[in-house]
Amino acid sequence: MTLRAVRPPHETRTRILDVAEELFMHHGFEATSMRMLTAAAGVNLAAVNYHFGSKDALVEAVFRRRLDPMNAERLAELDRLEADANGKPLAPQAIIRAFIRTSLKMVGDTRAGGRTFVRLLGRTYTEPAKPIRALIGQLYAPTMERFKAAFMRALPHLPREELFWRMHFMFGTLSYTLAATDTVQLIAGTKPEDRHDARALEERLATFLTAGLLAARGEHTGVKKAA
Amino acid sequence: MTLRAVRPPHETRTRILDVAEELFMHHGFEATSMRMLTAAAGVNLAAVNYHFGSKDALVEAVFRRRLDPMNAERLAELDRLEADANGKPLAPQAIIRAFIRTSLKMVGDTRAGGRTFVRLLGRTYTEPAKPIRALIGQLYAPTMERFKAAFMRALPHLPREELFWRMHFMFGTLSYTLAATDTVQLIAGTKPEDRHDARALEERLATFLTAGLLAARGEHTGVKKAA
DNA sequence: GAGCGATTCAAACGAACGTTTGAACGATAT
DNA sequence: ATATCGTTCAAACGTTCGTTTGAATCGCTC
Repeated sequence: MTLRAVRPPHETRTRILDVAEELFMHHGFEATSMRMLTAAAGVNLAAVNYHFGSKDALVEAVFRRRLDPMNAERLAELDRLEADANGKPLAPQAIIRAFIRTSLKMVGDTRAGGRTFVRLLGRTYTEPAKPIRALIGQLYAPTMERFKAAFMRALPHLPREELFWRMHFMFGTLSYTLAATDTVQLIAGTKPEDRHDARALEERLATFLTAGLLAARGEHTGVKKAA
Repeated sequence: MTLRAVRPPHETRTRILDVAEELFMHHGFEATSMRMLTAAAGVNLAAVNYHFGSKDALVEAVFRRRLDPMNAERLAELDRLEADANGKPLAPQAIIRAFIRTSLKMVGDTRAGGRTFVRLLGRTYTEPAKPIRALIGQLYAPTMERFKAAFMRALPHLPREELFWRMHFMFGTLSYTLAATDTVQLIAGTKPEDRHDARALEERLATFLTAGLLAARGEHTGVKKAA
């Protein structure tokens, strides 16, 4: 038996994906040129077109590589929760945690590129380019439907339309938190090292989101409290 | 007295700003070329460089035109609330509404370009380009400090670090809601016409954000509720 | 109506973009 | 060793980018 697979079979491919993730995160898709990308990866300029076909196809590959396993993990966790519940509806916060934990786990993971990716992902929900948004929407659709169903079972008395909006808000909070870390620091005060602590961040986010999701309408209206 | 100012003195400037707002929103900054911009505005290709100096300066002008009055309006509303309160701390939701109302008012405003701008603004918080982020941060800083102070007075018992995070979350929810409307529609179900109703959106957001801001730590932990 | 500053215009600038090409290379199987 | 297949390489392709140029045009004052 000769020494096979000592040199990784897809080393160039992988290196391109890693560098693309990093550069897309820091400069965006358009501002990242093939020349700076291939130079940073230490591969030939033509390598991207050879391995992926085009720059757009590379963008898609960058997302698929991580998003497919991420969604699978989320759904697996939801499956586990529902199996344990024996047909009973789940606690809302348990559903929330199942959703956010996968993302937050990657935030703390400074070694692998997961942290870079999840921040890239957070920003991409507001990406202007249509094909990218369509891709993200398509990759997320099945997961979203499952979580929507879980929330509807957990909160049968919340009007559906209100639930959809609150899911929208929750998703927005998560996305922004992922994307904006280390970028805009509009509210000064949060300690940088804190931002990488996935466990603490999950607690903060779960508390905030659960309260928002379960909010009673008209509560704390707070107008005309003065004097 | 001859007829003066019948032809607006800065018509070209204004038309460029309006079209830029629109195109930046739909295609992003990089993907919007000077040629498509000037063609859509019906002005000469060189007009942007003549009136603004460069494309980057145009981007800055687009933000300054609307963001300065927006922040002034927010601060004025906060001033009014604090004057009415006679030195007493404000109700948290009143502060929240003072902040979000200015943005939401523009969402409903389909006639003027305000709606376009506020969506552009929402997306720009996660913009990769450093100079743009720096500009936004700089334009927002004084407003943010004022609102931070108001929240600290309203919630003296909430640890400051927790408050900063919750402000971060609230800001994220608002940004995402502004930006993602009409873009990614991950959670199906929200009626399109509803998304333009500023009044209803303010109610939904204020309810959600207030609950999140006032959430008790460890509430609704929701783990191990099953069986 | 001549003169003038502000604005518009068509044309061109060099640089950078994504992609393609065809030859060279390396390992494997015949 | 020779042929083969997947991969890498330097070079060039045509296009589009943001910006600049210098002449033409406009509205105004003297």
